[in-house]
Amino acid sequence: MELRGRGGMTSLTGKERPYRFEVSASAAEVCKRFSGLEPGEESGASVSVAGRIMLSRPQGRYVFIQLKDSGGSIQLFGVEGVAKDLKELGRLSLGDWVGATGEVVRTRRGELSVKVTTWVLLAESRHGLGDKWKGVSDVELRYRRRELDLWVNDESRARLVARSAMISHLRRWLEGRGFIEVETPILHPVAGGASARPFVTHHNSLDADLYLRIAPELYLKRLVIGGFERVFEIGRVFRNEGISPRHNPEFTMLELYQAYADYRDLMVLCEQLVSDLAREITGSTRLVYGDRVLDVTPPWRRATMFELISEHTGVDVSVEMPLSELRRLASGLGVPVQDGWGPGKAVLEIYEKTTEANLWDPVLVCDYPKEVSPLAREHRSAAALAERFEAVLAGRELANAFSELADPDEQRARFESQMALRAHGDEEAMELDEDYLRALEDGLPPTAGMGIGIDRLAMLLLNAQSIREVIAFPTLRPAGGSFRGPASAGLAGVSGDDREIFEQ
RNA sequence: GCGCCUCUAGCUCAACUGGCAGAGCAACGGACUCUUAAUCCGCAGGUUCGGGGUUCAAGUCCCCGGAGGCGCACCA
Repeated sequence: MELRGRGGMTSLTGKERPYRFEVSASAAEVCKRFSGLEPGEESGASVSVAGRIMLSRPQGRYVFIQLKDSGGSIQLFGVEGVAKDLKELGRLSLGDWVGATGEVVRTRRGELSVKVTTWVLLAESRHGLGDKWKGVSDVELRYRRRELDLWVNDESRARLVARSAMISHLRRWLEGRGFIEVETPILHPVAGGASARPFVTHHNSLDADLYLRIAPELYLKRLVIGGFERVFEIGRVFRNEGISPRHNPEFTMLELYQAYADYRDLMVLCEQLVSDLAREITGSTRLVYGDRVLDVTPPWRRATMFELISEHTGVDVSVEMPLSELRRLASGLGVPVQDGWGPGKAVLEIYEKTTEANLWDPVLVCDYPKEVSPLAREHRSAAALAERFEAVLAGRELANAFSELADPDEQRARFESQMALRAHGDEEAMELDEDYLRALEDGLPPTAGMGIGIDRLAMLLLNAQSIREVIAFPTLRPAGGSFRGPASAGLAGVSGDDREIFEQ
């Protein structure tokens, strides 16, 4: 991108870049503390503020600058004879960072201001901030140069601030209920805990391929086996799949595990967690999402997958049906059933294609087929089902939870049938994890676990239609020229240890 | 991965059925003693996403490629 010429403009070139600036008050604090000041009145109090210049109006012997910091805006008021280097102050550019000290006054026209005595240029903006009225609205520019977007579009900044508050509350909420936060590996020798295709990476010294985790699930349950009765992790997981307004290849997942509990306990926990966060972040449990209202006030409806399919299609299905019968019903509903699918997968497919997207109000969809739930415990009253539920809000899955399968022999058998699916070309089927089986042999108490997509939750609470709006730097295709991958960085032909020389 | 749509100055956008690529803001030079998207005068700014084709003539029509948005598929 072309650099903006600075011409005769006040510049840092040839000057010493400041190492620090002592800020005595934020813009918001100044506004609050001096709100009672009358037009033309001078407070007698001196403050130092700092921020970015959003607007500048040099006018003869006066200079008016709108300075924005992380929480608000304040005007700098430069007056000839009072402000140091007034001419230079007026030549600062939109986007420059400046620190200024002076008396808090309200101008005759009523604008609360810092009447500058001294000031210092903290950093200069070589590219500017876009259109001063319309800012930057090009979606691609907003994501590729998010730092610019954050200055120019207040909603973008507000969303990320709210996301941070949401996660902060979430931590406190869980900690208040006896959960402790843990961190488990992101580099996995076996990508387990979910059905998804992983990213592959390589460790040079070990000369081993490793996977970026698709879920922290198995390690978290090993911590339960290790005696951590209530654990959670909030962390990034990676799935090598398509990108859409609801999918980012790396996303943030909450997983929690509670010993001595079953999936019914988590139903209560889930609806309380989401409704409490909604109240905390938006002030209400009646969310506005798009042009509709989503009422997350507990209790949420509980219904089995089979009841919901029946409601939405008028067709009664069951996992006990012969596969041929299920195929016939599925094709009647326009749902193709692939070879190699069992009845459970067929039922799940019918549910997902005909029913899930039509569920608006929160529903806890209960009792998934065991066949498609390889880590969930068999239902206590139906052998073909698992004690599993998903929380569906606004037609999308928000949470997935189950009573955990603790029997190592049963788990081995489930892994083996997954491996059989893999052998038949299902790349998302799970791999057998011997370390996990070995851990189960040391004894997992009755435990229930749940995963919640944090980005999806943020979308619901912050009324975002695209997942990218709640992620600071969403994954984009590398733009020509500005991206340097390993191959183009000149390291492609450099092997093993030699590479360290270049990367240090 | 497939389908539809979009891409013009730093930013936001114009340019009729193909007929000299423009404006506002930003930037640059200047004026201005309380501004609020200040105002005024002046100046400059382009590989119209890239490549090829049709045509006397292409921002505009056709083909190939790139990036983005939306939908589908996959998933959370």
